[in-house]
Amino acid sequence: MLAMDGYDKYAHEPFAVTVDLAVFTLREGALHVLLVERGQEPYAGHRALPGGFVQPDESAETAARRELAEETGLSDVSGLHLEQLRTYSEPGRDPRMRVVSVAFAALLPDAPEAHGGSDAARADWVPYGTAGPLAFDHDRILADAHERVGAKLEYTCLATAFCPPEFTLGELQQVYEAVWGTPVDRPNFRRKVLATPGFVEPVPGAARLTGGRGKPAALYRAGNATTLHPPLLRPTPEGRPA
Amino acid sequence: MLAMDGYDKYAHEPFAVTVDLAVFTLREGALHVLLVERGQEPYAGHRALPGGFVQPDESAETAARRELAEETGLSDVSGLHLEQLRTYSEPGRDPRMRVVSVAFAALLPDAPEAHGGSDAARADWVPYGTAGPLAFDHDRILADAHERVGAKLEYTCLATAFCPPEFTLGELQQVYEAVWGTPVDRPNFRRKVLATPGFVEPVPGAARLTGGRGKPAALYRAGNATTLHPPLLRPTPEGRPA
DNA sequence: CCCTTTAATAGTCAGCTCGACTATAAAAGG
DNA sequence: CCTTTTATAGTCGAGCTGACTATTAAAGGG
Repeated sequence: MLAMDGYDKYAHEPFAVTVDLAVFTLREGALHVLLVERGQEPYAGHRALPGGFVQPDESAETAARRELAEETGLSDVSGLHLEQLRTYSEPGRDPRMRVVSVAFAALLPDAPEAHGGSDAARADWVPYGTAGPLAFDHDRILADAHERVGAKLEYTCLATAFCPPEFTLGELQQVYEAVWGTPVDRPNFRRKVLATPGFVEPVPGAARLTGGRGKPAALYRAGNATTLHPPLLRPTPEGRPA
Repeated sequence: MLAMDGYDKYAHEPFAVTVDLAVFTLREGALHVLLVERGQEPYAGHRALPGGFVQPDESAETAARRELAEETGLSDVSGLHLEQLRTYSEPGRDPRMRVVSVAFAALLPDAPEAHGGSDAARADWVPYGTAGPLAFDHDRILADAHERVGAKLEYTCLATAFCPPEFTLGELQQVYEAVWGTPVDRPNFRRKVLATPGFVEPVPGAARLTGGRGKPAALYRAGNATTLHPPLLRPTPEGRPA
């Protein structure tokens, strides 16, 4: 607290503060991440997480949401789930200068082809796990984000953030399977979801949706519950969970 | 990513980056927090979380551990649990300048009277909840830290970080009760702890500790497990968990 | 020296949840 | 019409949990 009491005493180079975004969505049942391609050194030609500098009048959260709108091309990102992950501040993480980056995870229901509009942001949806090594420490950030999202599916109702306003239980189950990378037993899944008050609520108009062959599925909307008690644990292949 | 590709193009004031620490310990069964008293404006006379600037060659984690050592007066803080909470970056959070603060939570087993050694750091252990309004946004940070620690007790073996190397199950239970603020059923608690492989392991020398009246309790050490599956949920007074 | 108090440890029992299934219903396609 | 496909319904036993009761081993006071 010495330094805190005497601001004029400290002598150090300033920090640049950025936000980095791990934006996830589901496309055809597979988890995808939004990545940009770097045109300049360092890491020219590598992919990277979208992000940018925090402006003087912004909080990191505000900057993250602004970047999210810019990179996805979506006009309204106000309802999207955006969550601070953690801050990466290793001295050598950017070879050019001292950059402290606040990382966020975001979830999108549908996947519009990115790099929308006129700005030069070139972002693409890439299936999770298929992008080569990313620039800077972005592999680590992305892995942390994936782990966080997977964990939050267990004890929150976050999964509906991946779904359109109306969805079937099968689609909701696909969210879990895509993020966790493991199959989920269908009858047990619907029992758990339907037994949790406020997780989903049926669309009353006896609505149903069809796109494939089988029996049409009932439609549901996201409820107002946020947490899951008890949690919906992902299957562990055996032994101690990580 | 525009700005990321052209560092020389950005023009903005630099940010100061600090760490703030919410350091918890148990004293006589009650949860305490380490707080410093501010001598200068703003918030002169208010208490605040210990913290300080991140130096140019440090990561936030390194800075946090350095501050932890300085403020507690402990010579060895390498084994202590230190965990990044989140980053607070609202533009107006410090009236003097633009400060982005990375918050950490730390857990101490015993509670040496702080402000040790010769340095001017004056830190005191204050029972949690009894300190008036804190400086800056530190009330919010402290509340977030408390919530995080309480949540992690549910699904990790973190509670042993509050205990000395050897402890009784009663002491371990006190950790849960102090952090959660609710009583815990003793037989059920020990059944759960003992049934979780790797949570605690008995000290083989039939050791026992006594300080009070009743039957002496067996001593245990922390095991090597880190997570709790299934979790040890804190009692909910009824209804939806927050 | 006994008896009360205090705290640790052991054990019981019903209810709930979960994983692993099997069975039925309702559509599409040939 | 029959097969395939997918949604939905139901069954059964194991395991965990919450709410208890009982026993054991010490300290302290009369």
